[in-house]
Amino acid sequence: MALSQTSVVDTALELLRESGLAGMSMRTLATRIGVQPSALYWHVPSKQALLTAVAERVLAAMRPVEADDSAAAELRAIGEALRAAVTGVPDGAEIVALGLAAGAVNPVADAVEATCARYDKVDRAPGLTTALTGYVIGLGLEEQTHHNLRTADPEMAAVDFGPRFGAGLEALLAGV
Amino acid sequence: MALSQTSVVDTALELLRESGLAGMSMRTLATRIGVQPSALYWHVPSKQALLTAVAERVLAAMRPVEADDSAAAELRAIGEALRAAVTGVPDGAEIVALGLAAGAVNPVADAVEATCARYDKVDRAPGLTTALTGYVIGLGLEEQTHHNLRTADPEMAAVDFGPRFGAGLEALLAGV
DNA sequence: ACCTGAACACCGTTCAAGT
DNA sequence: ACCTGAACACCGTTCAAGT
Repeated sequence: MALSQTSVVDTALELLRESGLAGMSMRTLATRIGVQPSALYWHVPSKQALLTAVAERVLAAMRPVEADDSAAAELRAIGEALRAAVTGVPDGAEIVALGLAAGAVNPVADAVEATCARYDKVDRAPGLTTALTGYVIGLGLEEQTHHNLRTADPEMAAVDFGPRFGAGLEALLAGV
Repeated sequence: MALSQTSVVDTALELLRESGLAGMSMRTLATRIGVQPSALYWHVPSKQALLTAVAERVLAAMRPVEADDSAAAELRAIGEALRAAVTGVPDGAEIVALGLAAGAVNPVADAVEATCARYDKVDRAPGLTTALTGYVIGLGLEEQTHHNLRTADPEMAAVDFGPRFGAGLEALLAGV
């Protein structure tokens, strides 16, 4: 079986799950595949492009959110689904931020629009999409960076970001 | 004048403003100071620690927010002030995320608490701090990553994040 | 078309040795 | 106490050459 763009991304994701971004160099990736590092550049233009493709996979793993009995409940579920996808892979926040910056489609946009349409608030969709996405990526980045610092220095105190995420999400949905 | 921890951070910040994180290696930093790279390690334990110190400077540059005639107006000003500080330096979002993850004090927390106290909503302060900080860092990261991609590839379309930030902030403050 | 081999121009960090 | 010199163990990427 010949090497392909898809299989390179597969292996990259595999390596990412095992050891995060730090363990996912073009060289370790090549070694895992059993090829010279330079061979990768036949299938992928750059590491950045590779990471963008990985980001698209991570975003595609976001589970769809079904209708609920309030707009807030649906938006909360969307935020939680994005968080699950992003924190489901080491350094997911950083990678997804790169992907979105590179122009990857944000599944949150469609989900939020569907919800807003159901509750007659279509005009609020863009702002809510930006708020929700930015919040999940931002807190996810802090959390995963904290995790990386902690594995480098076990003296560091652990922090549970779960409750903080929940409280921040409630605040975002409640407004002021 | 002998080298010091403070002067190393000064020069690091200077280099950061000129060329971002990509241009701020321990080697370029040493060259700028006129010393061998290894000399830096007498004044700073690691690059990570150096970046954390830089993050503290960036956060300290956040201008204080004065009392206004509504809680929403004050919180909006706090979000805008954090954004100004973070996007005021290249790759500021990434650096500040590292700093916060490392335990840097978040000036937003005090500001939000003061506002909430003024409007009898002290219990809402933690959630609002998390939401506001996460949102500003998350969108800032996307924006600055987009900027970096664009300087690497001038074919890429420009995106104005200003209005998007405003809309997201309004959505966050308005709730649903 | 697809891959190897070898190189280019970098990294962060350590550590003996100098002053 | 503070810095140099030299090395260690890495990076991403390019490109001629092979098949």
